[in-house]
Amino acid sequence: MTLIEELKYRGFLHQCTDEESLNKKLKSENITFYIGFDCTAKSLHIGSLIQIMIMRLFQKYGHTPIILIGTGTTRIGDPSGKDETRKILTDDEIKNNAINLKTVFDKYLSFKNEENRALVMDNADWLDKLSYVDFLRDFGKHFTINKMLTFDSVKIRLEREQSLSFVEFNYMIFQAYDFYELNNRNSCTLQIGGSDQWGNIVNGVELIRRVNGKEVFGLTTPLLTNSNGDKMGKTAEGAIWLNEDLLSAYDYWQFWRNVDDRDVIRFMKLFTDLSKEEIESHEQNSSRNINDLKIILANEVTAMLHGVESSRKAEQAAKQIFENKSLSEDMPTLNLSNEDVQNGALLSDLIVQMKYANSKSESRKLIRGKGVKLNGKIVENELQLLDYDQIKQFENVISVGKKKHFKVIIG
RNA sequence: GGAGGGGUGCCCGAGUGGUUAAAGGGGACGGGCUGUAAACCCGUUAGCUAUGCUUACGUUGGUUCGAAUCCAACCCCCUCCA
Repeated sequence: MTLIEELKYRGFLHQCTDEESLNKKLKSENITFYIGFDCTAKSLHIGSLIQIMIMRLFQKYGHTPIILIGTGTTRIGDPSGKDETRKILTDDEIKNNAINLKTVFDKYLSFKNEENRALVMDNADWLDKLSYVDFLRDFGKHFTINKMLTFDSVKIRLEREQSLSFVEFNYMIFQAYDFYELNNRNSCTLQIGGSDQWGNIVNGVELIRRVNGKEVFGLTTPLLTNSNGDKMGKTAEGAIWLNEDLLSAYDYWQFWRNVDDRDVIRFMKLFTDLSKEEIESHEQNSSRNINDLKIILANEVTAMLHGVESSRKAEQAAKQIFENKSLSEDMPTLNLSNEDVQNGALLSDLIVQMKYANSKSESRKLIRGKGVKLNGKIVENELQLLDYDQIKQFENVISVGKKKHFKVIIG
């Protein structure tokens, strides 16, 4: 299989500026390509996983990935796919986010010594230095307002009569300029992004053609949605984060274990290293073994991010909890100090501490709605107290709903 | 700069002086059914030291026994005109 064929098979390909030429190029030489990541959150979530996986695939075929951290562009805010002005983050927030973001990539990409090791760059390195007048003279002339108004990201905002500030309007110019810089610095000839980035990417391709007279390529991946058509990555507890301090391996595993039936094969293609043959054989058994396939999916995806050991533990924990209906060593744990519980602890408080409810009112409402169990028994009293001895002597398991369980220990 | 329209809970959206913590829908969560799925049915959906209290309809003041609703100023958004 060629890279392009594999991309197609796995469902990574949405649009490409010139598929045929790119295909030829990819077959004959190793290229350098980039994907930009803005630092709008303290971690990447699975909304970005598709981008990470496509980088991984390109690298596997010998091409060199550049991870472009957008601390420069984040200061502006991308209007694409947004229907309102993004709130402006402080420079400190952006810096911190950038640091957190970077930690995830070495789980997926190789940074070792080989020829095509992944590079990390930051567009603040050139954007911060730009002089406004020079920039307008040299690059502004290549962008016409007429054209910019036709891009979806702009059009949608205008059609909906939502304001689009000049700052955001400039975002696409900077993104185009990023590509230009990377083309000069690293001979980067391909930019990849989500489908909402199409307009921005095309702009970069055109800028390089005009200024450098070179042909470069753009490629987009589909927007990741589940079978209900919802954007993926968000749940009530928040996004499905990739950083472990924000989402445990167990919860990450659970997310994949719980995907919609219709998504299992599609996600296997996108998010695992399983070969075409393996996936096809699973596909044939899917009607009978759909739950087993979900477990395979969860194992593969979790192992890649958190390691085989964590993934295995998550699977074991799930088995204990859901199949044997018993405790597991590896279920999430709430550690309390002696002082915390001298006078006992309210169940509703513990649920909040575990972040399985956002407020005490919420956890009390959950109890009222018979959604909370203590050691397998429905809790009737919303003011239920765990007294000191009980916490000290047993491992108490609190269940919120059917899927969220944790144990309470002093430690 | 002028004229008009608007800003309601996570989102959309009703509400023009009192039983309005605010209709309805969406989403989310909990329960039921199941397979830790989908669909469907039921419930919940501001906070708290909780049968009560506090905060809440752009912001700040005012009128009133009582305001999301009336008045004033301010901020923001949209449309048309200049």
